[in-house]
Amino acid sequence: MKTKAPSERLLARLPIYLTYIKSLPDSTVNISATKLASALGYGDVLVRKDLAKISDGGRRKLGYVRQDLIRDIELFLDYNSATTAVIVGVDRISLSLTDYFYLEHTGLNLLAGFDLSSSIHETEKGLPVYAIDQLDAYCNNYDISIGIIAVPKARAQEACDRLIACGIHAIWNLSPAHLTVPSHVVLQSTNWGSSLASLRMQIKARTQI
Amino acid sequence: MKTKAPSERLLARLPIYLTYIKSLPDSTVNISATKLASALGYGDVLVRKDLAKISDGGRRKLGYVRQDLIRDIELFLDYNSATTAVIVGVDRISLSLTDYFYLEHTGLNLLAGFDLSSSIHETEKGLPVYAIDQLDAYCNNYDISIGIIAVPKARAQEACDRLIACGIHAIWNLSPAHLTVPSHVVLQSTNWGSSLASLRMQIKARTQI
DNA sequence: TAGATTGTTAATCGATTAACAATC
DNA sequence: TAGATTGTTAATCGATTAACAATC
Repeated sequence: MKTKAPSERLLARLPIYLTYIKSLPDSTVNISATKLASALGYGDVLVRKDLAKISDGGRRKLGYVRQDLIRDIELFLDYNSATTAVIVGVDRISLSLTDYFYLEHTGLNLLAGFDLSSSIHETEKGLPVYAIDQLDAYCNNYDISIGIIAVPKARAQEACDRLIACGIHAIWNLSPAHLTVPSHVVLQSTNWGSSLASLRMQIKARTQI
Repeated sequence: MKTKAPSERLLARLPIYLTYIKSLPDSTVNISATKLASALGYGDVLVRKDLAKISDGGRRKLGYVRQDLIRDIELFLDYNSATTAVIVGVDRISLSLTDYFYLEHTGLNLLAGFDLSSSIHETEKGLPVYAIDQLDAYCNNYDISIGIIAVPKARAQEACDRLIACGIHAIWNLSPAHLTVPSHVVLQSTNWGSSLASLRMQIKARTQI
């Protein structure tokens, strides 16, 4: 018996649902697929089908129990079982990212940061930061599944190669560089340009009406 | 005569193509849709159709002229006509973002940053930073089309309302908060959770084989 | 010529939406 | 009951892929 892998689209929507549902006032007990859909600008049947995939159903007339739905989405997205990660490049974006991981519980367990610093120190959020030379030794002691890249464009490929050389099989690329990885490694790149392009087209469409 | 609006998907792919094409060594004169596709993991017909939409064609046997293709994609994405923007929240992510805008020429003209600072200063990249009180006056003097939100979650809605009150009609939300905007305002939110969920599912799929 | 490529038309696939029955 | 909702089946739509002709 194999469950079909969830679609990329569904995986993108679920965290958005989650953010919205969590943003509701604490007094909210129930949330219907219909309301969720209209708040986020999706079709109601789409949301209903999505929710059907990840939970065991709501109550007619009432909708879903908010806390149960949060739990079910988090369960589906594996937010409860931690995935270990290290980040290369500790400044700016990575700090803001650690904020995010500490505040939202996404199941990402960020263990350490590595950068050009010569001495071990800690960020305000308690993330230990080591010199990049120590990456290899560190990865031998801990089982790391995701390597996050947050260095400037020019050094991104080098950082990527280094992480892979340490035995890491999954790269999350937050730099604006194009990266090449061997076929046994999973790569997910974020691209600000895509999001911006979409926004600008929406603006253009509005002003042309 | 109205040209149909480009699809969301196409808009997401074009910046990815661009990043890759630009990353090629300077000596590369031609690039074929076929090679572009296999380098990025897309189907070749898909890429060929995309390119057909934004350029006036390649040469059989040779493919596209690299520089022409870069120019055509940038033209299509309006990277040449500047869109003005201000950013609320100047730290971490915003600094890394300004790096991005200065290095890549995406057509976003980031004019100023606003935060809680009491005195006017400049970032290392030359972005002037003002106290948040001055936002309103600033927007009266300059025509700003995009307001970028890079403040912590708890203050994101407030920042958003403030930008809208200043007459800005487009919001780019880089915070992990859910935002509500009136219907005349365009909102684009980025969600790290979506990208991370996708990566984790890929890892899961790999390890289960 | 042979091979690599473009570009187009038709087929497929998957995601979204419409319609509607069920029910609390 | 009436209305708001879930959940399902069928229809539609759009995006991707397959097949193939054209050509440098």
